[in-house]
Amino acid sequence: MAIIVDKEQKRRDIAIACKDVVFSKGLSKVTISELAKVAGVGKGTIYEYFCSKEDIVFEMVAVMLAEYDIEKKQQLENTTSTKEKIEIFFDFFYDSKYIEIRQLYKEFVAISLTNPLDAMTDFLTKCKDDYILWLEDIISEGIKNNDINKDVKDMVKVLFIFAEGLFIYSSTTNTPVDIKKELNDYIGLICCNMEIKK
Amino acid sequence: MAIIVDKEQKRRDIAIACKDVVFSKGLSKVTISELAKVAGVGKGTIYEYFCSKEDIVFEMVAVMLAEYDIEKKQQLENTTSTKEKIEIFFDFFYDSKYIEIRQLYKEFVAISLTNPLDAMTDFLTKCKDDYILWLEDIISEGIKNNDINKDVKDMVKVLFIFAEGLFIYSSTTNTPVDIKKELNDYIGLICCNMEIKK
Amino acid sequence: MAIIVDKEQKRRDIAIACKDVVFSKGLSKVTISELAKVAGVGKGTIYEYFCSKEDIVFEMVAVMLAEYDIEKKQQLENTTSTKEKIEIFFDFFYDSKYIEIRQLYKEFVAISLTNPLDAMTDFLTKCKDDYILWLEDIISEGIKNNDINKDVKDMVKVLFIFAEGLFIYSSTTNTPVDIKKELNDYIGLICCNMEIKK
Amino acid sequence: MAIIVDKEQKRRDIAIACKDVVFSKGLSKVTISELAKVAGVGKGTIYEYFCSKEDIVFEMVAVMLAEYDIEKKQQLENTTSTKEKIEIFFDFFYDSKYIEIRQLYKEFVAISLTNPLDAMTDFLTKCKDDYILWLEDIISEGIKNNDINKDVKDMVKVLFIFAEGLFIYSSTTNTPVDIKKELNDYIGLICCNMEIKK
DNA sequence: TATGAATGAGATTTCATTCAT
DNA sequence: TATGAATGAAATCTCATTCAT
Repeated sequence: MAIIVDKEQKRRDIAIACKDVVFSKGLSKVTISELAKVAGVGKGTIYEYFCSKEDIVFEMVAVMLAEYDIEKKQQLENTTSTKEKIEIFFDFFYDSKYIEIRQLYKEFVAISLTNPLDAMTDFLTKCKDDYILWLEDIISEGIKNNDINKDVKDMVKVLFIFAEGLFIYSSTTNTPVDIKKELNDYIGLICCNMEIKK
Repeated sequence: MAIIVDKEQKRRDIAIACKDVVFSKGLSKVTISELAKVAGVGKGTIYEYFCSKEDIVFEMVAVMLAEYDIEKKQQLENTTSTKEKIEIFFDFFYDSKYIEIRQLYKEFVAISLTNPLDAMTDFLTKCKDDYILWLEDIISEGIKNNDINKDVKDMVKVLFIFAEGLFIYSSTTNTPVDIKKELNDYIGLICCNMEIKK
Repeated sequence: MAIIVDKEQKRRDIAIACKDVVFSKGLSKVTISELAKVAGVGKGTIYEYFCSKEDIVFEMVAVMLAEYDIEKKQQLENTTSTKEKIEIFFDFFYDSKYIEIRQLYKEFVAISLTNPLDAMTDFLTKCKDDYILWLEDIISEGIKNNDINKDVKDMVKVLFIFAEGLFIYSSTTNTPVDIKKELNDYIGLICCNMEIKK
Repeated sequence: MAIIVDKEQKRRDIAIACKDVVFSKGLSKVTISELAKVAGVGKGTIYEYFCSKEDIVFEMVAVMLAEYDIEKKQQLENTTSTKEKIEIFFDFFYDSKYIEIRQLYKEFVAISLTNPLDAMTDFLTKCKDDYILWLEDIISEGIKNNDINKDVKDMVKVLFIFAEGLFIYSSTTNTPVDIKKELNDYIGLICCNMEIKK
């Protein structure tokens, strides 16, 4: 009988295998042949599971964000302080342990800006909407716990977008940016205005 | 008799000639052959003036931002209201008259994120630093005129980065974003907090 | 209980199932996947019964020629006129009812000219030798019945080869060839020279 | 200024350079990369001048037949005997010096039978029509010189087609065929019937 | 024995970049 | 300086054939 293959899983496996080389060389310096080799599959197999090189980045980002999400959820569950939760939430943009995913995310944003697949834009939209919901939960809870003034609720999306702006800004200029500090200042400022309880 | 060619000018001319097709099709869908044709020069000539396809985008953005700067400076000179000045400053990110340059700017950001030339990053850094200085001038003057509370000074860069974040966010998701409204709300919020004088 | 499969029969069945699509699209435009589908078997199964795509054409031609042979033998048995027999013999090359087999035969000849399997060449040789024997029988009988002058015996192979030449010629040029007429003229000419009795 | 290239000539040059390897390995065993290498050009260049591997064979055959034609014309001019002329005319099909071109011609016929380009069929048609005209000239002259009975005129095409039939027959069967002898016998027979003068 | 996923060779295409003129 | 033919690397695509199950 024929081999039954979990197409979704195999797509994931290939993407995971490709991560390192894309991270270290950059997408445009990596060839499909190379990706096939590091994934231990044939070139034809790559095109069975991906429609283009960009599609591989898509899957890589999807896989890594899924992992990231699980990690974040656990961290957030083990944290009670609203401020800490917010910091955990935003460490994607500066923590050194996420260098790889940030690198891939940059490739992903570049593709999204110029040659997006519909599925990519849909995915990215959903991710960001979800993250904003997360952040709203954190803030809501903070408000419920009287850590944060209820006026802040409207600032959630703004906060998220600012974080991403910081990331892009620091990634496209020579200007040195300490994203963590900037974010903390920003949050602090807002929190101050918003009367976070000491 | 040898024709004397102003290299800088010709580089500009070619870039300007290429603008429309890059705008309408996107850089990756346009070939050098096509660019050479619309610029009315040979393919080889392109490489006399540009080191790569990306370099053409660089020049295009440089030319358009230079024009944009002149336009903005005039507009700002003809405006006294601090709030209006801020709005004029940020209309790059939403005014329909700047659709083209925003489109090109997206290409430029995509290149900057993945395969930047040093000259591009330097240029982009300088541009943004300049714009932030502009904005600081606007804010400073607003403070001097007692339109704005002096605490806001530290918020200048933050404002700029938020604006860019909004732009990237709206460019990479399906989420409809009314950038103008968002910016105005944000500015309003800050101004409110910052006690902009009515 | 294990299913007992007659390998020879299954090979034939698959080939027969593939006939139509090869006829209508041409071998090189048909994929093994497609052949497997129309034959209602898996791609791997094809290779249980055939050593290559070409081998399928081989079987198809073998099956069709076997059917053709039976048909011809019956027709020849029901005919007494030598001239008619000769016409029946050659109608392979022009009768519209044999369009399909001629189409396949072209594929077969193309393979034989460039990448023949030994078995194919052996088969083709045997077929042609047999056909020439048939024709010799027809002619011999014609001679015995005093329909044909005995000198013609040496012309048998020539006649056959001329017929095939006509077929290839008409298949590879735009020149319109009425094969039936040409053959009849030729036979007539020879018969005339050869004093076919009226 | 740009290099001016004689496209027709370059197409010819590439085809000529590819001749040997196609002859020795057979078309299907040769890759485009290999052909590019032996022609000393890039793969991209191949596709500048040819639409497919088959198209290269087309040009190769065209070039070789052009050369062959010149050679034949010279030989025929230097010959007065009608019989010799006929022999010269047909030596394409058996003379050992034409092994290569016959090999290529086989590839060409195989393509013509299954996947012809219109240009190929047109070319082949024109070639054969021309050859038949040549042969008619030879025969006509033979008739004028009273070497050949005037009735033979109608046999010209038949003669040509028989020759090609012989070639295909001998190329697709194991049956050993001495094409030269067969042709001579055939011509002799016809000449005998046609009262070639001794 | 039957299968279709996997393979990988190779055709085809694309095109940024180079370079001879 | 200007040019476009040539290049060749790599993407994309196709698919006959293999092979693990």
